[in-house]
Amino acid sequence: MQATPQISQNKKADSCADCPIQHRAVCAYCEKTELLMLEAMKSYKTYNAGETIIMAGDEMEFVGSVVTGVASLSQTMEDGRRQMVGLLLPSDFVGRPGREYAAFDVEATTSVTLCKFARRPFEKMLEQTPRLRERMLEMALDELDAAREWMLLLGRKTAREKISSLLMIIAKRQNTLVQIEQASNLKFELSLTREAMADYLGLTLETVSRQINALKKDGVISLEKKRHVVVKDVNRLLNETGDDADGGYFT
Amino acid sequence: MQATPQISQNKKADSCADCPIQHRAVCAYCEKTELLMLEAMKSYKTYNAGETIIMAGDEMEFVGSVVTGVASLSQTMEDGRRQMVGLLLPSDFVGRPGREYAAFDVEATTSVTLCKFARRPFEKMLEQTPRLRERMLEMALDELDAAREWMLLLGRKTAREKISSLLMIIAKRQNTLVQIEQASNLKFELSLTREAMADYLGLTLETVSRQINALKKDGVISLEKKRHVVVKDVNRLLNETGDDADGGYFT
DNA sequence: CGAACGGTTGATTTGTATCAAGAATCGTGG
DNA sequence: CCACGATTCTTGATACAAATCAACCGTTCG
Repeated sequence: MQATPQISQNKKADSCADCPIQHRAVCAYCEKTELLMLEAMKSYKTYNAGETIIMAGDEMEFVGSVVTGVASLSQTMEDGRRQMVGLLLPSDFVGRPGREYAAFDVEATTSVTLCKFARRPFEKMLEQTPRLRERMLEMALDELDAAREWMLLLGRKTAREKISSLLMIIAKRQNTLVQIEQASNLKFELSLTREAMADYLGLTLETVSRQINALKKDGVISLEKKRHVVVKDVNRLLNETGDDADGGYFT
Repeated sequence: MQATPQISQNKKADSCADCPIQHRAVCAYCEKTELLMLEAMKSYKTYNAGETIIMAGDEMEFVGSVVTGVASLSQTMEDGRRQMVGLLLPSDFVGRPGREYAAFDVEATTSVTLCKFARRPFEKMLEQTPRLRERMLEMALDELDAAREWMLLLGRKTAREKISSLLMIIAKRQNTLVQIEQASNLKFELSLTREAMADYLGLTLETVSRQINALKKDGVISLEKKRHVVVKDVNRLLNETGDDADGGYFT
């Protein structure tokens, strides 16, 4: 939680043509001329793991897209109880256009590179660019669906189901569908600490630890290096999530 | 859960000019000519309390707005565990444009009147009408915020805090801000059963009953007729929610 | 009237939090 | 490269909030 040794880096932006998230980010539907406008107003910044990107209540000077890394969106109560309300992966959007003050904390979970746009110019362009708004709407609706899935998890799932669901979600996002469906041996890097998982799942970190080790003991997963998970049997893990059939994981 | 005696009613639509939700619904920003197009494709339907409006997995033939009444959006697990993921009040939108099959159950909590649009024509108009898309985006972002607030509630709040939060939310929506801020005696109709509240809050109905009666015993609220709540001291209730200061209730 | 529904209340169980200690891992500087 | 302190993670004992199981009450309505 202390000041990190390295300093987060500002960088002149690369061309949108080389952007790794160009097909999934807010700008996905933009035409060349529109991309040129965005290029003129964008800049990259890299944050170190653990660094705070935005604090709730801060004035929102920028919005942007996650280019690489994992960031988290969370809320904290006065007495310190914390709940993560979003996991921001590459191509996810940060910030709400039209909002002056941040409603949630945004933190870099791993090292994170953002493609930032000054808020005002971006808002103005959003007004004038149907393609941008269209993608924005799509993304907002997708996030809303994800949030609602998460509400079921938080409200009704057991600790073991919560952990299993989280593992499936991360596995799904880090591997292609094909790999998941065939593979009976699926590996991935778990870039969250036990505490971050607890904040996401509405549990304590002790419970997270116990449940992960229970899944390991039961042969559903195995661990290499604490944060590196090997799923021995994907269908077994899927059953543990409490979701029916494919639980939408393969849709 | 059985067929209700009365039959839900289809009705030729009223003019948009007389619509009680015209300033808050998806169509809020539409111009006269656009409203005329919507008028041509809309129809009203009234559902009885308890009736299912849409079942998860159904083909979505329509989208629409809640005109009067309260509906709920919820998810059910195979073993019957249920979680409400949205409370639909007048002006709220039902359905996701671009989606063919419903992802959630929609049920009438009270008697509900919907202003329905056939999905395809509506989607087509959405593509061609920036004002409609703009309002849609705003509403989706607002819902996303609400969903994230709810995630904090589900993941981290105690039963008592959950109940208090729900009461505040309903009080806030059924009364004007002015009334809330001044009034030291705030009344409202609680249109949810204990079971529906439990589904919303991620609790059992017994816990809901106990906590409501605890708040009553502690003099925070009093009850007339089980579903009619009188808040004796709004600030007292606000403190019980666990949210800081005004908790965004007055913003 | 009697069944069905919504609500209350009590006794008991249980899953997860809390408190506490220690082990493993990581990063840093000597 | 090793030693250190600091994180991160594990594991155990205990406490507690809410779930579960169960009985009962009041309304409503056919």
